[in-house]
Amino acid sequence: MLDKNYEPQNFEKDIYKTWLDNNYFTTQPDERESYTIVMPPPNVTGKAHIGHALNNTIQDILIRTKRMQGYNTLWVPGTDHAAIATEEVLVRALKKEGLTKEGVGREEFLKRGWNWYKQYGNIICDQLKALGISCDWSRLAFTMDDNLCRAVKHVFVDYFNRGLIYKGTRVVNYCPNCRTSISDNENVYKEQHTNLWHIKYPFADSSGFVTVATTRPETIFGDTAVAVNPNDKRYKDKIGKDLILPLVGKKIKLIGDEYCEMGFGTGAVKITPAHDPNDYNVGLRHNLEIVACIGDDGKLNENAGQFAGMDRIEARKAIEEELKKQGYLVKVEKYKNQVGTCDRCGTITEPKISTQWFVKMKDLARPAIEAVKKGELKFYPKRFEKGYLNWLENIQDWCISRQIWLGHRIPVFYCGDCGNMFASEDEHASTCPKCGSHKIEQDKDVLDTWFSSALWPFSTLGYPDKTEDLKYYYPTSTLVTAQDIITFWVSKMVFSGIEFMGEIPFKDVVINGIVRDAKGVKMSKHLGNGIDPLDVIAEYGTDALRLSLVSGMSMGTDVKYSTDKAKEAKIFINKLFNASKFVLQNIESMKIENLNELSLAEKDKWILAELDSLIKNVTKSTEKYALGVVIGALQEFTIAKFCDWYVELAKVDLYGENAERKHVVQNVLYYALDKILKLFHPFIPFITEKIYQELPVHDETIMLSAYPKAGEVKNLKNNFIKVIELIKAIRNARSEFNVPDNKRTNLFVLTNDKLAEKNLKEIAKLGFGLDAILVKNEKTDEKCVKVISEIASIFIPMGELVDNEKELERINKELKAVEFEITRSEKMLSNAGFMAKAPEALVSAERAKLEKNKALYEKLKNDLAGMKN
RNA sequence: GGGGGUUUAGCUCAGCUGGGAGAGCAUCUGCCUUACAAGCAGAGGGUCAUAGGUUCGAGCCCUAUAGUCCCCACCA
Repeated sequence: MLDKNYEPQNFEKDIYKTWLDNNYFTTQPDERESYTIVMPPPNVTGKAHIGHALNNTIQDILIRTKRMQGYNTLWVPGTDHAAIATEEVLVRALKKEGLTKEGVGREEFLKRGWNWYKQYGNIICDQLKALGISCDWSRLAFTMDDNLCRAVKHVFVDYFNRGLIYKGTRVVNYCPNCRTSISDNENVYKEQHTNLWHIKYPFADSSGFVTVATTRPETIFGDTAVAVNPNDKRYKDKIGKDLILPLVGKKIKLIGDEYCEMGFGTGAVKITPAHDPNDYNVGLRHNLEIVACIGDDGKLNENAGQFAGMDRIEARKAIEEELKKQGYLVKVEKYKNQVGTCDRCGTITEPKISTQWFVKMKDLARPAIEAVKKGELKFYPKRFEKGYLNWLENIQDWCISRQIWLGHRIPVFYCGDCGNMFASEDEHASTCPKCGSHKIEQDKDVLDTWFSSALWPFSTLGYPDKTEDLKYYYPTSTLVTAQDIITFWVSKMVFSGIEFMGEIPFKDVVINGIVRDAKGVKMSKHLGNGIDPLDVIAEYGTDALRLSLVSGMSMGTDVKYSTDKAKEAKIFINKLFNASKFVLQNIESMKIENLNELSLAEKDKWILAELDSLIKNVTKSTEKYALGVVIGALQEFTIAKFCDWYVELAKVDLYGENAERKHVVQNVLYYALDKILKLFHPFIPFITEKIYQELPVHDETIMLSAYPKAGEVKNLKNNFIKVIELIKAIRNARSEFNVPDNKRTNLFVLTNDKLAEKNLKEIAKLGFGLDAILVKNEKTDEKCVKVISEIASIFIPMGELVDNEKELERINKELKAVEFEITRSEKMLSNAGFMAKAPEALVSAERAKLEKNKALYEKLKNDLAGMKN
């Protein structure tokens, strides 16, 4: 028996445990067609936020649907080692103990790293489990697992030996706080209010000066030239002359380079090759000296003379003072610009010259571009293809080295004797393949975490071994992720998959929106506007959380979320719960039969036909990942069709004397409820399982039951909608005369239509009547309100409530409306363009409408004539 | 600077190959009718941002404009 009230907290956890205990989520290759998803791995030490809830709910809906549809479904869960974030946490922990990472050494540090992962790892998995997701936990993967490490090394060595990985000097973004280089993606630009310092650079021959403007006066100590545009008349003939670098006193050249825009600023720009990527390129062109003046700690170095040791930003004020004192400062103006900051800690990053490892991207990107252009790889919605393509078409080489300790260490070794550099999958490589020396040292850097996540769709299935799993499950089917990592991650998986598996890693990429707060602001720890999914679950239940996240959702569009939505979702689930309770109470001890063998009434056919079209709609929309549409259709059917109409109509027979009718209606109720539960299961798995277990006949679990198919019950053509229209007309009339719902009278029905005759009890019950009585003639012995519909005229005796004037007005209003409809139809049908070009179905539907309205018009007209007499 | 989203009822949003403007919440009216008052029945409320265009027909397609949000690149 179901409880009296819907209280999800009472059963959700138990049901999940049952599913786990029965291994319903685990799978092995077999003869069925596969449907596979790999989960975007959350950070192992992270906390599940509402975005994870949305992302995983969508994946679970897809997996559960496909599982019920008979596919062999695999959903691989996993976590990411998030090296930089974790390293930061560890370093902070060490600091508390008065230690440093250099102090304890690399080996000890890594040991602490693993302990950390062991202790705090997979907390997030437990949180995800609360979402009810049906991934195969027995395959839980971690980007630092032995096998994934092997995959990383294998891929690296392969790239290396083919010359696709190289060591190069570049200006990269460096975070002085995290003490590592970061990728362009991790370098986020933020607006800052700062100053523009105008500084005089005098010519060495005392023939005047050039004024440059800069936002970073602290880099003056690294200046090795000043550039002007070669076409700039003001400076044209001065190019090549020497300038005196203020505060330093050394000579630097005035050079001409197109990089300097003529109309911008003062028309002259100082060149600091060591601390600016553009300046570095200018430096290469002009063979300039490279002088670094900012150290890895973000402090000015010995080249900054008296300012050495000061923080680069804090030094600005002092430098300004000194420039002023020495007469070099022209002016300081307020200035607004964008400055790069570290995505992780917010520190202003410094462009820094350094030696890093890179992957050559041009050739790898090409097939990843082709895959989308040929339509093998599809984005949902399609518009996200553009960003993906644009990024790959303008691809830069990928900087994969990071100056931290945690993570996949670069498998490159250096020979201390012959200087040979080689890559090896053997992490204990001890012999130089060139000279046989044992003086081997491994590269100090580790790989960008995206390097390992790029292999995720196949490394989690056993790569580099050629496993059965890989053969069966790869390529996977659908990837569900957020748009902000399309370039970081999706593109990298695509080219990696093509490169190492020979096939794209997934066919469909579904982009889910970002969850924002009620005001549309992105949720963040910093702002404290985040909603903890676990809190929502505690208050409203997992099903309500899931339903609220995807209802009304349109793929790729951000969702504004507040707990009001969970409240609404819970109210709906409560409705479903109550309707189910009603059905269950009324089908006890019934005999279940095939509906095709029963004699179905019009109303039975009507609800079954509606159910059929619902199934078609839901199946089609799920294929297109339009989950918000699916929810809408399911809820509309459940409330507006099943509960509001069929359940009420069914009561006529459930409480009536006709045993055969009762039997049929019971079977229809059971059949419809069974289908509703199954269609809803992927979205709200717990309550549907709970109710399903109460059905008189059911499988072991709804999870593994067959997904509904349209067309099971034949011959569902019916006209019951006309009865519904009649009942609605009765309700309208009552309402217009302000008849309270509890005031009931008999309804007198004048009709020659079998449909109306057969549904008298239904008309009475739903039309707030005591009874519906057939009459042969117009009812004239009592004051009545007359309701005219296509299949019948209804007389509602209302005595003193009837107001002739008002009644006349009402019928006239109706007449006008019908008249309008007739004119409209006639206009359309006499439009030559419409008749020639509109589809046939539309034209004939319009004709039918016209006929129907004409008949109705006549009836109303007669009625009006009668009343006036 | 380049690209994209979005603009529909008071609020949050659907409206997926162009064929009579929808839902939920909120508001108003009536009702505790034996599944549900977390409910039921009824109602009001929209120049579908603006201006053009294509079409027999436009919320939907095209062009411009405006508001708003985001992404990419980054200029001293």
